Amino acid sequence: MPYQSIDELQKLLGSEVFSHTKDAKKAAGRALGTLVEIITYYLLNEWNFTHNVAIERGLAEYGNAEITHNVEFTMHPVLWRKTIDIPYTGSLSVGKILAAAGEIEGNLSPKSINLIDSRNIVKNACIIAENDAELLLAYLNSLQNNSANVTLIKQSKKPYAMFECKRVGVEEGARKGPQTIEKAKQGAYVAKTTSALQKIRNENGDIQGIIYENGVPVIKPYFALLDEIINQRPQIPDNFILSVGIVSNHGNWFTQENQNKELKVLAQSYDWLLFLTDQGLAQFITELLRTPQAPYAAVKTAFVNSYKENKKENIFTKVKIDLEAHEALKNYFHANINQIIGWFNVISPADQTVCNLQNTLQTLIQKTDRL
DNA sequence: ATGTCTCCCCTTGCTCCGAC
DNA sequence: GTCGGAGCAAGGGGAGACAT
Repeated sequence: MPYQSIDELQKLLGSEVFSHTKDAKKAAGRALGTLVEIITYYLLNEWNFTHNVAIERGLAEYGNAEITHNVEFTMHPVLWRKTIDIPYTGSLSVGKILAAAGEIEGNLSPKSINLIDSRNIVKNACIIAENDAELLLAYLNSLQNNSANVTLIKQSKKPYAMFECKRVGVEEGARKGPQTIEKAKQGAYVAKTTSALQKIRNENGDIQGIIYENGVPVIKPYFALLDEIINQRPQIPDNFILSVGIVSNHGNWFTQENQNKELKVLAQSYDWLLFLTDQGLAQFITELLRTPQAPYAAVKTAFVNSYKENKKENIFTKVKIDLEAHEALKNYFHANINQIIGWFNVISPADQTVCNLQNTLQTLIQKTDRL
């Protein structure tokens, strides 16, 4: 497909979709950040990991729970699972779901929201109830013949992995993006303060990992210790958090060989840093938002309706999305998954692939689910 | 004079939650 | 159910300090 620079596409979206805003490029950039989040969520969905995912939860700092940080996605142990069919009469409230589900242990306090509302807006990773230690989530599998197929999941509130998505554009008139903006430091701070496995440097400048076990500090080369924890031990340590950063174009960080300061800050802070290429984001925008083929037209409709002048609400986000667009996105990711994996470069760890990350997450799921 | 680095802050937008 | 405010974080822009 013809490749356009993402900066050109951002300006194009600015004139096509955001012309009514005070600052069209800024608004388009803001929307591109949402797209990176959506791409990440539907990639996790295609990998069948979404039953472990919660969205925008406060992640506590390790050993300092009074400070929390909202991160895009966290992955949690699944403690219980049940799939049910519920008669569908135009919307699906928590009350209807819980009534259909029967008795659920745990003294959970229900929320008052809809998994699907009357205008067919569905919520991803929809939290329908919670208690001190657990979340109860509902996932819509399918909706047909006036019947909704829904999976109920009980997750532990304690995550073992987190994902952060970030995008920085190029200032109009500038040739390069800014360096060492606070956003990188903000991401780095969260990545470095939330896990029981902490990073330190030794006198030679090598990154070491330190983790306290029964009050005793264990220090080893970081990536060896990380591999030991994930692949060799039978259990994942309490409060261990694998951090994954997914960043989009910055204007001047092109490849693994050409890192600027900001990318280095991020690369040494996250356990995994993935770079969503301009080509990948451009393909997503072209094939789904600007000139989609018929099966994916609902994605464009949801996007345009979400950003048109005087619109009431956004129905194209990682949490709240038009049902038809949701189904179309699932189908697009399923049909194109091999190509989509190619949208990402692995910046760190060195010599790793996206499939290795998928395998790592799968291993964590197998070791932490309690089914 | 020009460009780079950094900090500060703006507008926009999302989610949650309580009042009505 | 809806509305609006609080809290937070996104992308972006302005401007001062400094280097070249």
